Parts: sequence; structure tokens; C-alpha cells
Amino acid sequence: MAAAAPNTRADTKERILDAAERLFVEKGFAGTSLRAVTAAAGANVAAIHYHFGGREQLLRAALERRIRPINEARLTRLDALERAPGRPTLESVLHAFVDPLLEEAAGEGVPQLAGMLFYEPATRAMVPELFAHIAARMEELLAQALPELPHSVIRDRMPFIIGAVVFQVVGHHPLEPDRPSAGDGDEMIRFLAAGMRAPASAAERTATGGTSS
Amino acid sequence: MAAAAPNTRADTKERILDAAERLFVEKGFAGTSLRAVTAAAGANVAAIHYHFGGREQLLRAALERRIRPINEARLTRLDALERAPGRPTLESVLHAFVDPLLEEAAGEGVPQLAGMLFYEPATRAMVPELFAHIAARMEELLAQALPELPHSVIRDRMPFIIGAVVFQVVGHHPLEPDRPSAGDGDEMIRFLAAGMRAPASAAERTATGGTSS
DNA sequence: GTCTATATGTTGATAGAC
DNA sequence: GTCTATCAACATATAGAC
Repeated sequence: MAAAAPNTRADTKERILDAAERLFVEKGFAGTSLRAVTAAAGANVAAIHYHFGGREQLLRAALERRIRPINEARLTRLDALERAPGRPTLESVLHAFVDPLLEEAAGEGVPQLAGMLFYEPATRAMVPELFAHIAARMEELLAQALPELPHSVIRDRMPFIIGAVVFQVVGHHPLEPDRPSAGDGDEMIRFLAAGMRAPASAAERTATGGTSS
Repeated sequence: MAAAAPNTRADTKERILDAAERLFVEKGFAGTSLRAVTAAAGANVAAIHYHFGGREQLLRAALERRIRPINEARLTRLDALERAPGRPTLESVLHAFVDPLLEEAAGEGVPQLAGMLFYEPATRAMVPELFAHIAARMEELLAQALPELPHSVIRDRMPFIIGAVVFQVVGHHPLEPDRPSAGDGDEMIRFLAAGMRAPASAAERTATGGTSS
């Protein structure tokens, strides 16, 4: 056990991950050279290949380190909602999806890494693998929370939720670039819940029912 | 080996822009080498330096070619709303912002370039310059359309709008990666309008009026 | 305006000392 | 496990022929 001093030299592997995470977010994957990572981590290129096997696998390791606890927390909350009696409220489903990300974002780490997944060209292809099971579970619970809304409409609106959440974590306010961005999750939930409760258009209502109504 | 386009050989400058646009979206800025651009455009590296001056300026030119007409259309519609008598409707303001982007997205071009602006590390810093005047105008009109909502709440909710719109254009549905993405703008307007109409929290209502108080 | 040829630096990856 | 040394491939940019 090493001492818990704040400036203690963590494991080389850990230091590399910390530096890589920060640089991947700041410069993107293609814009981050192994040398830039090692310079920031106080290591050398060979150490990266020893611990991870290459630059692509380093990206993967950095992504999974952040995303796994977020998704595990989401699943825990979604499980609780499914086991609870009666229909879940719309707000509780949205909180189960949004809060774990925002809590991680409030931590010491580099939260943008989780949102980067959706936009970085090198990681977009990993979205289904790392995220689709969460989206499927959420879609099902949203359908329970909004029984009067056709399933197809719920599915069509989910990208609006994801887009707003990811932008909140990754981006900055276009008028105030200095703002710390990730603010109160309750404000976002209020917005998203009202949007999801918008009645479906006449065309959507008649097209496909989706549920057994 | 083969010439780029046997059919209609556009200007070299234009062919370079077309190829650069596609590759910047596909691989990002740092991931797109000049050689990849020239190979796709049927030209050579020297031509890029002759026409644009370098890789960074090529990115700028490609971005402005797509973004300028979108923003001009937005300003035209926002002007019309301001000149019209009475308060604008919330939906009309949202349409003024969303429709020009979606119409461009429906065209032959590579619409993702406009949304890439917000996420690509090499272009994030250009957001205020290319976008802040639109956001400020829209914020003002949103305040007119929603007079009962504190200005600070409108400002806080704008990133939700932008995030949803950008994600719609750039991204894909997380459960259906093959879906053509940019669908019906009306469905998105319905969602965003309902979200904007959500009442402010009690804390927000008492905190700041936003107006001249 | 468009090409070839070239100058000069950086990249990811590996081999081998310790 | 961590380092130095090294390599082949690729990068941006420019000079100069036509």
C-alpha cells in the first residue's frame, strides 16, 4: 500500500491512463500521439506498449475505465425501477439514465470522455457495444412510464434525450464558453420530461401503435 | 490511378473541398492527412497549399462553405420574426433555428460538418465566432415567445436545444446505427417546444427575474 | 494552375539493456 | 517493469519544372 499523499506517484499504468484520458478529450484520438501521453505521464512509449499493447487499446482501456461504472450505476437503478411495483414515473427513468453520468462528471475525472464516445470518429463504432443495452432497457422503461405514447415515438425521441445529455457533459454553453457546463441535473430532467410528454402527432398516433392497445 | 470523376470534372479547388469535407467528418481533423484528401480528390498536396495555404485553412474553408448558408438562412428567418407584429410563437423560433440545418442535411452535401463544429477538438474554439450571434438572437426571441419564463432559465435550457439538434444531424440512433438519422423536423420541434414550456422550478422563479429588476 | 521531387520532422512499434 | 536506441512509414510544407 502506498501512502495516500496527493502527489504520490501512482502506478505507471494508472498515470498513463490519466494522461491519455485528458489528452484524448482535449485533442481527440488521432490528435494524441503516444509521445504526448508519455510526456504528460512521465513515462515512455515502450511502457504503453507493455501495459496496453498499442494506442488503440490504450483508448479502449481509458474509455472503459470511465464508462463501466457509469453504466453499472445505470443498470442498478433501472433494475430497481423494474422490480418496484407499479409503473415507474418518467422522471425516475430519466434520473436513472442521467444522474450516474452527471455524478461522474462532478467528480475529479475527465467526464467528457464518456460523451466523446458518441462523436470521436475513432470511437463512434463502439457505441452499440458499450451503450445499446442501456438504451434498450431505458426505452422499455420509458414505454412503461408513457403508456399512451406509441413505442415508435418513444424510440424516435430518445436521440433528443441522449443528445441533450451528451452535449451537457461534453460541450459548453455557446454564449458562455467558460461556464462549468454540468449544472443541475434537475433542470435537465424537467426539460426532458416535458419534451417526452409532448403528445404524438396525428400521423404518429395512427401509424403504429407499438403497444397492445 | 484512375482520374477522380470521369463525368464532370469540377474545379480542382471544389473537388478538394468536397473530399476534405467527407474525410473530416469521417476521420476527424487530426485523422485526415492532406495525402488522403488529395488521393480522394484526384489532386496533389501542392494544390492544397496553392488554393488554401495549408491543412488548417482547408478545414476553415470547408466549414465556412457549409455553415455560412445555414446561418444566413437562420438570420433571415429570425429577422422576419422580429419584424412581424406581436410576439413570435415558440414553434416559429425553433423552426427558424432548426429548419435551415435540416434542409442542408437533406441535401447532397455532408451535413455532419456543421454539427462537427461543436465536438471536433480542432474546431470547438471556433464555435463562438461562427455561432454566438445566432444563439444570442435566438435567445432573445425565445424570451419574447416565453414571457413568463425567467431569462436565466431560457439561457440554461438552450444547450438542451442545441445538443438535441446537433446530435440529430451528426449522430445516429444508438439502437439503429443504419438509420438515416435526420428525420422529420416537426417531431423534434414538438419535443423541444414542450421542453421549453416546462415551468421553471420554484428556486429558479424566485432567484433571478432576468429582466430589468 | 497543376504537377514531381524533395527537405525535414514526427509517428507507432519493437529490440534489447538493466 | 521501465528505460534508451532505433526503424520504417508517414506527415506537412516547399521548390521548381511545365
